[in-house]
Amino acid sequence: MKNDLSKYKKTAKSVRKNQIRINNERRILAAAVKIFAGYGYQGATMRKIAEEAGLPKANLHYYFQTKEQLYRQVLDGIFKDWLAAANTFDECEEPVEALRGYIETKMDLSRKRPLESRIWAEEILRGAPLIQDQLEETLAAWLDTRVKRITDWINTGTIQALNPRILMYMIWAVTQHFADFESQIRALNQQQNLSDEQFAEAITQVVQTILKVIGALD
Amino acid sequence: MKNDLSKYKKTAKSVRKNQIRINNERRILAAAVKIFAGYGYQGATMRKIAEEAGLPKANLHYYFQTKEQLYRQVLDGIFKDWLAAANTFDECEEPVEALRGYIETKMDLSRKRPLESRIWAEEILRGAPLIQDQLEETLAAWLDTRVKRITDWINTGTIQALNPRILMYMIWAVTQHFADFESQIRALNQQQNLSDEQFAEAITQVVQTILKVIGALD
DNA sequence: ATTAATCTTGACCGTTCGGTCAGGTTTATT
DNA sequence: AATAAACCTGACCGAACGGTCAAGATTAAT
Repeated sequence: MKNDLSKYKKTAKSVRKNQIRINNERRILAAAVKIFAGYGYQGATMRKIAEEAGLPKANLHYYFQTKEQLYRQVLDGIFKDWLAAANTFDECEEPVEALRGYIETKMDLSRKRPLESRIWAEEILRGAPLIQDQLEETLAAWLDTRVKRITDWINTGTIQALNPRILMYMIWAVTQHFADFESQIRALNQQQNLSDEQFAEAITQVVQTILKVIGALD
Repeated sequence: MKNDLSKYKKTAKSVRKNQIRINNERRILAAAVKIFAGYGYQGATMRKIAEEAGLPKANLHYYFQTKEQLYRQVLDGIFKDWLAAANTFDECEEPVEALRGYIETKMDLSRKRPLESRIWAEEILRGAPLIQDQLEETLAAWLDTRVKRITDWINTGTIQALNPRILMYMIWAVTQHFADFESQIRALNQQQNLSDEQFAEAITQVVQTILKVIGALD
């Protein structure tokens, strides 16, 4: 029942990678996320990542040839998550529910996976040297499509007129702020991270703010 | 006419530092801002800063003993700018003009001094290792005072009820986004930085958004 | 004019970095 | 059981890092 490719020696590995490889790559990637988020690309060292993963440094280079390649794979994973979250924007026809759903998803992501958000932020901060192509192609295309949807809403009078791009920038800025500036928010909150209740209140207020500016709550 | 301190040998230098020192410190600090913003703390090297300043590396260590001390002085300068801008919040009694003025000042700062904003952002991203004390003391005190003002506005019915802290977080997030994520915005704007007109539109829309959520435009 | 203070700089140092590699071990295939 | 493929890792390498220093040049004070 195996497919024709079975005549090739490496098929079993290509289709279903060796479990050892799967496990170790996952361990290394998880450790890399922690270290890259905590120290930045330059501040992160292969030695620290190896320690976090519980593996000798040379072993990292067996699975990922260079530090940059490891970093690229981390970024790829983050970009996929980003796009997956982004698609919640399309799940609803109505602007109110589309925006509410998108904002809630982005806020959830900031709450549950702040490390990834911080790696992304640092990459952009440094001028996006490695992901500029993805920004200019995939992300720009995604944004264009959503800008068209918002423009339609404006033209049909469903929401108030405003610049759709700036609207999206504001949503990104605010939602990601809760991950990227977590240490500042903590310092301003009696050295405590936001509680679940405080974070829920933040979600509500961000949603309210965006819904008000599109004139949906008048 | 010189004051009594003239009897001390070093007075002239203490009061009015040697012009050579003033000039070189300024040159080095300006170069440091560029390099720290472009590469991050770890990615910045004393050699790069020296090249940017047009001085030999050893000369940097004559004026600033260590890389960390140089970085600290850069951060201090940024914090002072930040506080100066922050005080525009108090220039108006009315919430509408106070918030509008504050947002416009912060947006201006993002437009004219994006490098400083990015250095600040990276420091927070890394967990604010060097400025945590300032955040917990100076910044927290500043925020507490403004939260009280906003709370008064709410209690007197001047503005709608909302969480004042989250309001400030949103303002910081959005205004600083235009500096910190400049490279992302450029990639989404046909590889062009926002024009003056586009940036002016952004200011207007951000102001509108905040004024709407406090119920000032109903 | 002399002295003291400040400033300048090439050469150098110990450490740590990303990355390599040979040779051994384990796992999969036949 | 034998062979091959995949995996593991201590030891090592050249480069680049932050920082030092001695000795000379310039500027300021008397």
